Amino acid sequence: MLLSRLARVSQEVAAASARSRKITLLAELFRDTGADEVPIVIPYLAGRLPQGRLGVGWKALSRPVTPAAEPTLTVREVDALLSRLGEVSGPGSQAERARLVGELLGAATADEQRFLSGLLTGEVRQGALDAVAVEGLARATETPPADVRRAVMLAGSLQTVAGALLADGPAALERFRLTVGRPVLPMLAHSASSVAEAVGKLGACAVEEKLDGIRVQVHRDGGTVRVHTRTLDDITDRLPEVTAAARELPGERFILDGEVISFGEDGRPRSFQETAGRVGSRVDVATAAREVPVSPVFFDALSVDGRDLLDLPFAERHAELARLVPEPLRVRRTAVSGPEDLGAAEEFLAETLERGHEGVVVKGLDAPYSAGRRGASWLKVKPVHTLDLVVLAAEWGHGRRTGKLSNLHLGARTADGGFAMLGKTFKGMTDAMLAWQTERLRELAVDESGYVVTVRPELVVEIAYDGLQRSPRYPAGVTLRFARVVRYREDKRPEEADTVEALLAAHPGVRP
DNA sequence: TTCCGACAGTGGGGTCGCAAT
DNA sequence: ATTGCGACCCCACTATCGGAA
Repeated sequence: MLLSRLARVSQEVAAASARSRKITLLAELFRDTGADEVPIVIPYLAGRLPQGRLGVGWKALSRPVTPAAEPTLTVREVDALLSRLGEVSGPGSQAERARLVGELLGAATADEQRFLSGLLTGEVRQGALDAVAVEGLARATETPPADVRRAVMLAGSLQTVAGALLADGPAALERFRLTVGRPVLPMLAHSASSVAEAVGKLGACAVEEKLDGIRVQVHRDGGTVRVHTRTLDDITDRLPEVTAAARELPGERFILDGEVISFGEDGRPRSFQETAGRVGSRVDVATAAREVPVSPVFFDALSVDGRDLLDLPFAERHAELARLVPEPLRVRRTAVSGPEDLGAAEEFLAETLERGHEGVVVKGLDAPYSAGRRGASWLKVKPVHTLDLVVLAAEWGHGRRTGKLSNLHLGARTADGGFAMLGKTFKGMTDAMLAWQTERLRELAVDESGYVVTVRPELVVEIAYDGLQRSPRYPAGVTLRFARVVRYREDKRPEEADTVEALLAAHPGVRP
């Protein structure tokens, strides 16, 4: 198949607004795809590369290359070249990668270049990624979409399922069962604004502490232990403590879901930055493990001794977990019978925060494990802080925000009467707010020459955030975690905005 | 007919590791 | 030694479509 056909379909998919139309377009293309091209074409149209990431980003693609006049590239040729590109390493590798990228783009037409750039930078923007491609695949192979979806969750990969399905038909899905040693996409949580809201929705539930660390899925098959992240990357080698803990459990074959976190000598959790830095260290793991030891803390069991537990109610899965894992290695939790028992849930949240954790996750007791989905039966509740800050500048948006000032630079007042930038945010704005702020900020602009528009510091905005963290980048030495806009405060003058001093006082645990 | 679940999009900060400077 | 870049960790929120209620 020619790459030009893929690029054209991708453009048509982007132009279609109805999801059903997107699915039809994808299904038509998948029907015309040869069995050996399937593992390439399907991920490409789901916005991903079969090779994973390649070390080629926005920068490497920014140099313009004269496009080819006629489309000649086949998808197999593109795949072969990208595979070679992914294997380049060592000194001189950046130049060699740039050369290969140039070779690829030079053989592509302008339309193909656009498609390839989007693919390599992970910005396909056709309004159809994995989930829509799964629907298209299901239609092309006349397989129930739910069956395909489930197989993808269990395989942890779209292209594996696509290859099997197009080669052997719907019967091939039988092969994708929960298997110890093969990671499955983890279940995710929705947010709730309060424990009352969460308990109101779920009724009888468990309230569990939410640890601010790294999500892990731990597989043990006899003497072999593997540890995977939320995106199913294998991080076993970086976490010897987790491997050791899994080997000591009284079971030979299991899959557990949990969090890895580092506790200080006082028993309190270290900051997310410290835990993440430790888990990110790959070169000298022994030293990193001595300085910042981590512990696994489990909250779910997906498989125990060959039994697939995914479809069991959470209450039963947790009973299995409790049989296998001793209490210190499980997250703290409390059982709540329903809204009439709200006091117990709120007390548990307060205690959890007191112990230095992030918040709680409220979980319905009868829900199955919805692998790969953001199940409505897990609701996280975290405290939210707010500040009144001043807009110092704004950046022009991309994609559907093109032509709108989107990303705000936020400042707090300093002792000398100026403002210190605390970070940026593009979150929380409605389309109406985007339109309004574009107009208002242009009135306040002092420099509109670049992609950052600097403004007079006069507009006050209420910002919600999850906490303060140390920053090497911003002048106050701290930055806001997950800042988002709540509303504009035109009733407030910049002199009434919050100060850096007050912010630091509100977060005594964080120092610049 | 209205409501709501699932998805895609729009980017945020930090840290690590590698290659280039 | 320092800097720039890419990969992954963590993530909030809105708009939209289409099936459920």
